[in-house]
Amino acid sequence: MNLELKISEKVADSVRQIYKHEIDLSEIQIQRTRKDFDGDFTVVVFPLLRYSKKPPEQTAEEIGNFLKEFIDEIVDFNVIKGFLNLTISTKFWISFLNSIHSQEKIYSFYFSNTYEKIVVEFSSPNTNKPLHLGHIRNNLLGFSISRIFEAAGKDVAKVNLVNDRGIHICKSMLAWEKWGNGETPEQKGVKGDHLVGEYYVKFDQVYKKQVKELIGKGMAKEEAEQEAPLLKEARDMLNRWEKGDEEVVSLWKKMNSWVLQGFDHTYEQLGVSFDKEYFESEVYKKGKEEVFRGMEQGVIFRKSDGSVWADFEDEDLDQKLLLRADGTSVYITQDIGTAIQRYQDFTFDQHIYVVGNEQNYHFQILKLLLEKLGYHWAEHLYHLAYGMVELPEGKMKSREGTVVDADYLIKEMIDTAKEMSGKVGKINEFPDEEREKIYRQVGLAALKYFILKVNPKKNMTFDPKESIDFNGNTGPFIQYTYARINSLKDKAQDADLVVSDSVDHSINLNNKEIQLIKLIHKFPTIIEEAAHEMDPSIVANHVYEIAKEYNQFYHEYSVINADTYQQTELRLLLSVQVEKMIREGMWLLGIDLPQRM
RNA sequence: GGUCCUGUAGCUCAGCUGGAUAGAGCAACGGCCUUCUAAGCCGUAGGUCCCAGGUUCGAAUCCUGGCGGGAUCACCA
Repeated sequence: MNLELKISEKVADSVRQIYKHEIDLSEIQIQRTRKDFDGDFTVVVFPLLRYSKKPPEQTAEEIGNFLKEFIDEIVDFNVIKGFLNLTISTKFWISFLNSIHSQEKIYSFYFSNTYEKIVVEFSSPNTNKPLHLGHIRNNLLGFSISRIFEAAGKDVAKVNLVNDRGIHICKSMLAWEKWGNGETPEQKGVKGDHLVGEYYVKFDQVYKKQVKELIGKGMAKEEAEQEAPLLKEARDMLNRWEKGDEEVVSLWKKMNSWVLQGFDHTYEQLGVSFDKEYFESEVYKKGKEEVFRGMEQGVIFRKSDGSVWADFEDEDLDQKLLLRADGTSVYITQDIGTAIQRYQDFTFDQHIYVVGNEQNYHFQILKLLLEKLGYHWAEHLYHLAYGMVELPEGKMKSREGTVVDADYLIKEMIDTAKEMSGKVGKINEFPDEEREKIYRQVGLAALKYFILKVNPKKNMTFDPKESIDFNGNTGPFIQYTYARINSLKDKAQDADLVVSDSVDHSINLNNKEIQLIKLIHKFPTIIEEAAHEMDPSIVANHVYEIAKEYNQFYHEYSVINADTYQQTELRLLLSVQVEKMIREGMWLLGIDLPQRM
């Protein structure tokens, strides 16, 4: 079924038969022939010279003859230095097209369900401020990688862990209580997350002022930061919260619900969703219990001031705080609890955390800590660390307000799509409802593709003013290609042409056609690789490649009025398969496609 | 300072487990709308793949050492 594998095996056979040597498949290199040479696949024979003990050209020639004799699909070969270029029969390519045509999905041809359970945690917002550009990268990545796993036959659960408790939450609560005069999102006409975010900023402003005053009175900076009255109040609030103080809890409930409502709206805009939501407020106690259990086991210890620590000096790492001296829990404490809860809920084979790379150390520790506590499955935790999104001026700082707000950015993208579309002028006559939908789809495609086409582990810079394009290697370009094929299908229908179930094998293919078929043929391998590397950019770049190739093809050859009827049939079938690949690829990226644009 | 990530065209990025002459888009310049959607297509120009060693038939890719950028090492999350 997989032609490359078949060739590899036959190369191994040839070495065995001609040179009398056993050889491992991993020693054989098959790659796609470069565009400027004749052929479809290339066997690199240099590594085989030690078996043949002959010059590269002669070795390639001998293996080439062997392959041509024993593999029906190979019709010809040529040798350039140590490169054996194989030409595959058009019959093979056309039957490949015919066979995927009957498949609902191209990749289902390739993968079978492994029933491997994978939990993907992403988003993980804090309920003290709205989502920003960094979260967008997180959400898009998490959502896309979940779909890629799904396509590769895994059983995926998408989960969100809402950081709804902790000192940072108390900060915005306290500020609202002090200076909010009871205002609500409805009253003010703003989204709940934005309202709460304003008070988080307010807290920080007043806090900084207080610290400054204390320093002015001669206090050291570190001490001032700890002694500022506002922070003390926030700490007190956290303590009361953990003790279940009714007043604090009801304020917390009220403000949390505002924020969560705001988040739901943003998620809907982004088109991401979850199978299950976890709230830290519901699992942090479990983490605390684990810490106490670890103390009994002697893997965790308490210092004289009452704070609780784990020691990783044997692993060349530091000691890590697990509970503060006042008994309240910190970030990692809650993560212990959630991990255990997750395993109870899903018995996963693998658990992926989509979290920024600034937390590498945290996840390293978390894994070690769970192992110390005796959880064998800790080795299946994987931190998918992505790079920061930076602005031209540098890093985004939420407390300083230098962030690109998610809702604002989304709106901006849709508006720009509208403006661009107006200039192009093709859809001005469409019904309002459809137009608005297209603006949304195009604007979001531009944003999503822009972010997903970059390798996740790399930092990326984002210039809000000019970063996102609608031309070239972009989401809208791929959408455009898709819309073109769609209208082509309509035109074909008008001309009473139907997509044939089985195109004649004897027809000749031109280079562009073969290129396109090869790109489709490679698609499942691309998904496999993307799943393995956990990298949607591999999919994005491949989909772009086929869209680009198709546009060139489209420009050069007519589909409906091809020279012969068989050519028309073939090109129509090919177009429909390209369309299918674009649809599947964009689905993997979480990008919608308009029928026309 | 320790650990991790990263360095490819003016800018944003590809480049598969080492393979043939280094690839796109944007920006610049020049063409192409009476022909299936010009959000397109064609062309020109643009490179010390950070530097130096090493491994070998072959290195942007692997190893070592530098240099530059980022992250992290908190009783923040």
